[in-house]
Amino acid sequence: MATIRDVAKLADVSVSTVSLALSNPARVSSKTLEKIRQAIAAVGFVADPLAQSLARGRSRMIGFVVGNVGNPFFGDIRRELENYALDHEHFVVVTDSSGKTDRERAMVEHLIGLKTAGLALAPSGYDQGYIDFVASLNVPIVCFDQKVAGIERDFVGSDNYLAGAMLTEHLLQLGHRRIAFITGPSHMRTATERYRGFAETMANAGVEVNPNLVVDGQFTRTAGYEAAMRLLIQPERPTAILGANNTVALSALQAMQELGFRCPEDISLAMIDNVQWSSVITPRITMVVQDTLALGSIIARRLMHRITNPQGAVEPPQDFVLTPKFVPGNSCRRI
Amino acid sequence: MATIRDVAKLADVSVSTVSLALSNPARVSSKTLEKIRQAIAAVGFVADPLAQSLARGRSRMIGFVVGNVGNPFFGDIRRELENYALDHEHFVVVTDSSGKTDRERAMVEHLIGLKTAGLALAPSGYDQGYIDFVASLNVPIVCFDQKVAGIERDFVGSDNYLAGAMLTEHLLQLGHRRIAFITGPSHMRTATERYRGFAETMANAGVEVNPNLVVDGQFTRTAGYEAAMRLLIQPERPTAILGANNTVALSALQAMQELGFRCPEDISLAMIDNVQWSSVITPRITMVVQDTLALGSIIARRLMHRITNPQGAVEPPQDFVLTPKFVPGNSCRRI
DNA sequence: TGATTAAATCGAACCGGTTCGATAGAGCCC
DNA sequence: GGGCTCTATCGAACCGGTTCGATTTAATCA
Repeated sequence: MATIRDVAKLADVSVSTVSLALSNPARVSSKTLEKIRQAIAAVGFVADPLAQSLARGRSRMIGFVVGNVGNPFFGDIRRELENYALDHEHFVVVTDSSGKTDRERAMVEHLIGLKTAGLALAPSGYDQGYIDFVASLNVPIVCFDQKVAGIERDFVGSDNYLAGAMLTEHLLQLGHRRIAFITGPSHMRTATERYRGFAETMANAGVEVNPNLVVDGQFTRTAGYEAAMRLLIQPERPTAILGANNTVALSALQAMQELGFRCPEDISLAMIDNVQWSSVITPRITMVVQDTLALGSIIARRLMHRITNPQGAVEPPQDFVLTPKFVPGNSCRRI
Repeated sequence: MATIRDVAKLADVSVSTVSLALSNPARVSSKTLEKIRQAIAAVGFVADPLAQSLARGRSRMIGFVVGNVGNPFFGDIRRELENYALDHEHFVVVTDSSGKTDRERAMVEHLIGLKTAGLALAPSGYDQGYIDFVASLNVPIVCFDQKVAGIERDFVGSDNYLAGAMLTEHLLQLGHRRIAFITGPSHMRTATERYRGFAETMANAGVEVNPNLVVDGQFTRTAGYEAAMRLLIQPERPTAILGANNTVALSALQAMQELGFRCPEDISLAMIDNVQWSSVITPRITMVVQDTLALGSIIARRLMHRITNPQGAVEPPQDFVLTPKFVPGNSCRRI
């Protein structure tokens, strides 16, 4: 590999001039610039990113930290970020914490060690230690998906209250009253907001919520399945189930199918967030989806803005909340 | 941030001794070691991975390069690799080429620039330029999924011929004769092998393949959908469709559903490779799946072996081919 | 006890860039 | 022509580690 010193020698200038020519060509005379250009081409010089990062104290990498890269929600956002970053000569390092807070922390520390230029973080933690940790990081960070109280960073997400309310209202309009809700972890804002949207919409309609019909699905497959089973074996069975995310809703569908319930004939189902191949799932689930492309785009722009603008670091954090979209299916019937 | 010089000063030893103590404690006297240990704890020293990589010429990162990290097949492999790498103090950098060869190449070049210790690569290219490029990389590489002729590297994959043959035989045994096959790109070994398994099994059974029933789905959703549509509008419609991968098979299911065909009553369907949530897709698709966990485990071990063993680099490349597994569903009926 | 050898530690060079103060020369003004 | 400013270039220090030959110290043996 050719180094900058090889270039300098061949062009008969000093190393620092070559470096300057690369970072700020305007400050080098045109004939020197030309000599350097030719020398670079002749020896096939490419700057070593590691050496640059070490010297600069900043790399051209962006860390992307989520709980599950397989989730198409995160996948869409990742793609947007990658495209935008690549256009701005940055490289996205994708990491997956499997939803575990300690692992996420380890990954973030790794990324910080790599002197990443910035972080796009879907936080999984929520306690004070975690919040302090995120606050201590001296790097541009854009958080998304999960709004964590106490983290003073840019945030990009969707109106989860609205998402829960929309589907609840839909089910109410179809005549449902015994509506079950499968929740997520109580420490996740997305989960509590979606539930609040459900509960308040029910209350506004004057419908009382049977506490037995609110079960905890933890946003996971196993807990969601179990929660759904508990719903289905009740004598006062719900006429509709609202899953607070894609995983618990589809777990409920699986439980229904296994026990022999038909959807929507026996029980209606609605969910928040899409999954891959939802179009071939029978019935097509009625859902509210987030505008992942827009979210990804905002995250990317906001992050690059903070990275590239010198004064970007001191701008106060800002929240971007998008409106989710209703996607009708045929999993909810009128009763 | 504390540096190694801070530690050296506090422990009253030279920088090189601290470095030695860190990399090879046995060669440092126990009392010096203790002094250094205390000094490290006192100043909170953590070695800068960037500086280490620059000095060593090798980092502790492993590059993972696939066409679609959202695909659960790659997701499982990624998880295995990450776990194993983490246990061996390596960090996996995940990149997604979106299936584009030029982008994959850019990502690999980036990773090489990062002086990654090794690469787990699901190659998407096939021409001579690409092969030469991969050959030119002076880093341990384990290729997987796609076996590319000419690339002399470790390879880990499944017996794709068998996968195609198993499902074909199954359909034949159920009485099907007009079996359609949706292929993948002809430059992909997985695609051609799966097709060969289909074609030879048909030939062995003395059943002639109608060329109109072999259509190209490119392993993509749009092409698969289009190919399926062309199958469905034929007067001599197939009684069964075999999709060479999950994407084209599910695209076919979608096409069938949209046109009003029932599966399996009107047309049977079988596919190679699983998808997330296949258990809630109606009907449950009969499929042959790869042992992703075993594949991931082998990839991880083989790669770490080459990375950590000094003589690992010169070992001749080896192929690991696993047997895929038949998973019965109810998408194939006896006729 | 002095010579020999092994173990422990050190110093300096190096990895490949960036950065900034210093210096030399060119151009301008009075 | 002397003083001044600007521009182009350079040298040296630095980022934070690793590596290896050299040197000092301790242990072994005749």
